[in-house]
Amino acid sequence: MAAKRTRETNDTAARILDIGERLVQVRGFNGFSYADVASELDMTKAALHYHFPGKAELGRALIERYTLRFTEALADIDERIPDAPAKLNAYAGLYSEVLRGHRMCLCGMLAAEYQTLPDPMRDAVIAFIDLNEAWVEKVLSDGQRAGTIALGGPASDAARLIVSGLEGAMLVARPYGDLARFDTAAEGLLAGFAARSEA
Amino acid sequence: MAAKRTRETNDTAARILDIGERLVQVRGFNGFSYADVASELDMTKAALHYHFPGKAELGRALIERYTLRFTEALADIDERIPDAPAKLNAYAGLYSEVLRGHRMCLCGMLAAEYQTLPDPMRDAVIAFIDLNEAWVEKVLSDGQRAGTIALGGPASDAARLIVSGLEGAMLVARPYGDLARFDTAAEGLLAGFAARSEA
DNA sequence: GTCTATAGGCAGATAGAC
DNA sequence: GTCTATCTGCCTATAGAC
Repeated sequence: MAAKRTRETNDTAARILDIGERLVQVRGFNGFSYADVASELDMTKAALHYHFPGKAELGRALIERYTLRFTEALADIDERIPDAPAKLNAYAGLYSEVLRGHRMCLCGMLAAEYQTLPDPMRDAVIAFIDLNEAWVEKVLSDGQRAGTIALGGPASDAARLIVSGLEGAMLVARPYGDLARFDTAAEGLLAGFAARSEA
Repeated sequence: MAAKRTRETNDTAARILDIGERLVQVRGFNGFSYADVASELDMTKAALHYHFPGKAELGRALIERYTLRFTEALADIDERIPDAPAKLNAYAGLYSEVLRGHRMCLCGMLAAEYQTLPDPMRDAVIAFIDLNEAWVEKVLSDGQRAGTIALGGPASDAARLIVSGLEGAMLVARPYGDLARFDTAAEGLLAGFAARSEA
């Protein structure tokens, strides 16, 4: 069953999602078509419709898989790293990796296109942001208790500032094709929450 | 001539730009069409092509007018407000006003769609961001000399953090339709640069 | 599961009358 | 300046054969 699951994961549906994900992150949901995906897979558009009946369903599946993968990455950080400031650095590192692939955060891109998205996709975008803010908020609260994080207000406000700040740093860095732009902004953003003993 | 200019300003080309601007800020450059603009003006698509030969030219004109208006707003802030922290608050207020109209910053939206834009539009987007960063950097430098701004690094890095932070705060606040989300994030972002005597 | 074929619509754009 | 008419091409999507 584990083997079966692995095989399925590498199957057509997953390959469609891989390509669709990249296209949305690079060109936006309104900037790619079934034809783009099909040509990369050397398949016809009709075959895609067998796996995902319409673009809206493909879009929703894209966000759900992305959210799942992000959730796993956050759990991995929680496992490996005890220190709150280091957790935040690792969190920013997730964004930096995405940018290294010349991609925008999937849900940051979709946030821009929000008004044109079908409802199921809208809900999934909101869920992704909520998830991120909740995780960062917990890291900040824990860090505050441990004395490694210093906050001047509610942890929820700080979490929102961090999430939106990282999204904005990606948004602006990408046109310049300049990774250092993102890294410097992320550093400056997170520095504001380090207790004095931290670097 | 002043009268003539005023009349021209309210003429068809300007009305096309008004509608196009709103459509790009709400739906994105890839999320609207000539047909959308034409129907709002009760005109035909063909008439639009008389004023702007193609969508790329319309897009470029959109950014250039937006940049010009922003430049004037920055000059106005410089005239009215001497204090650096107050200037930054007024700057954030410009973004807040845009968001109040349920719009994204024009160039923030276009930054997301950057990879799909024609070259002339790309250049204009970069010019807009450069302009903003340069203005904020000067405000920060002046404030630092006056003792009202405290920086832990280069003013240029801080300026980039502020511009991208405000863009990100807009990007994330819009799906929630929550103005307070933006205002709180902007406040938190700018608080990091106030000298201790400031609120 | 993937194909061919095609429907039906909308995109950006042009020609030419008025 | 604005219109009607039209072109070409791409879009999402479906039917039905294999």
